Amino acid sequence: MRKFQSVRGMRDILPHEGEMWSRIEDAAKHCLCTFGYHELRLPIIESTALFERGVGDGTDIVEKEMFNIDSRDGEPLSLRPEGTASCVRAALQHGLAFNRVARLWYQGPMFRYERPQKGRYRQFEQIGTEAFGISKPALDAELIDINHQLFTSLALDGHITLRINTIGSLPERRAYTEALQKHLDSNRDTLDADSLRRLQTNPLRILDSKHAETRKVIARAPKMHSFLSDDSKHHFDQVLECLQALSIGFELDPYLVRGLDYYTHTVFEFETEALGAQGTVSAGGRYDGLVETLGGRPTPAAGFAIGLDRLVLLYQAVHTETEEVAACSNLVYCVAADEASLRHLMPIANQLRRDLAHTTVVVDTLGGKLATQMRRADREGARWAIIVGESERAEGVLTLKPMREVGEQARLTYDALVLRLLEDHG
RNA sequence: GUGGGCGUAGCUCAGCGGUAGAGCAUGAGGUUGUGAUCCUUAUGUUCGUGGGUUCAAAUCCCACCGUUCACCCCA
Repeated sequence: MRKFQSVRGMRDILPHEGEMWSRIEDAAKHCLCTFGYHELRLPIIESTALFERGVGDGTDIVEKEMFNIDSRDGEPLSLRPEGTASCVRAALQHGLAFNRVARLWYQGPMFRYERPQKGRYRQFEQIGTEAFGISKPALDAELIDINHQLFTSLALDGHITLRINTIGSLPERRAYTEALQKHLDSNRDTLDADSLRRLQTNPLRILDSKHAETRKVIARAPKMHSFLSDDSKHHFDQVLECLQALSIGFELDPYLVRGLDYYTHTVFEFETEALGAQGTVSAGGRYDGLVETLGGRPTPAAGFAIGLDRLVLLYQAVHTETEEVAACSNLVYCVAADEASLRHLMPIANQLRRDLAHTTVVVDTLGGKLATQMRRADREGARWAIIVGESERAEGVLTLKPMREVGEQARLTYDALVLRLLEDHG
């Protein structure tokens, strides 16, 4: 008999982690909502051409990391490797950003065929945000601010640093790329193999190479700054001024570039040391040319994506052994001494669930000796046990026993029991 | 795609040439309707898969698969 297991790079989120995911997702949704962003739900499958055009067909993501699928009718389809292209497509298709501002967010799984490692899975979850129709630098700052607020609300701000850079407008970036390519090419004998390869495919990416020899060549390379127009410089300066006004610390990194083709002007990355090699928790920037590239009218746009898997990983790393059993603190475990009492108890449990909003009511459906059921109540982390047997039924009461604190058990009417529990945990 | 580490009970691991162990977890007991401790006892391992060497392999060799970390890539 074959034993099945999850496909390489795909993983299960188990119950104890699931609760943490929910908490973090809720925090993120709340944060986005308070900034006036609206939720969008996007399909996981899109036309392959959308990503070739949007992300760029020279990028590693499109070139060798896409999950392509057979569509039966011949159109090449892909599991989305990122969300921005889809979001722009949807905005165009439904006129969401036509002559107006749109602030949007979405969440969901993305797929990239990479070698899995810590913080990098073939299916991973992102929360992405895209804002259309605002060319002002204040928007760039707002996007960063959203991240900052979220990380602060999760008490992670001390563990994440913001790196920021500008890569100028599309023509400026092209001019710079050319100059950089020239410089690197004349030093090609000192470059490492990977950088040599990227010299053709994506020269900008060489800027953040970790290779020591390559770094020396880069140090002598022309700087992006000298290729920027006054407008571009001004835009970036204003972004930074906004950040200062918001008291958001940042680190200027002239070598910060993004791997996707569509970025222009401001690019930023929130990074942590706590996750090893995959330390980027959130990243984004401006992409003023993308809407046009995908067939829309010229529309300024900017956004970012948070890697939820990494955010959860970081949260676990930082908030170790904290609120352990907190989730179960309002658990009431119902125990019946015999079958008839069990049938008597089940509708009462339902009534409790209606009357006590913040309480979890579990009925022991396994039965058995009372001692056994009480042991299960304890192991489930119950705060209270409710016990019903023949005598309780006869008297029309329920026995309520505290499991976590000292105190006597009491035989109470339903109403008295509800009052007692309300007073304890609402 | 490249390199290193690791794969033995549900979990954490020991064993490293003579046909499998511990701790935790789980089940049942320790009399009559009450948990955590304690005691007794039970369940559970085709030692990742497939080859090879050997009288004999969880133990040595090879391949594959998985996993993990790093390169790379990026959220």
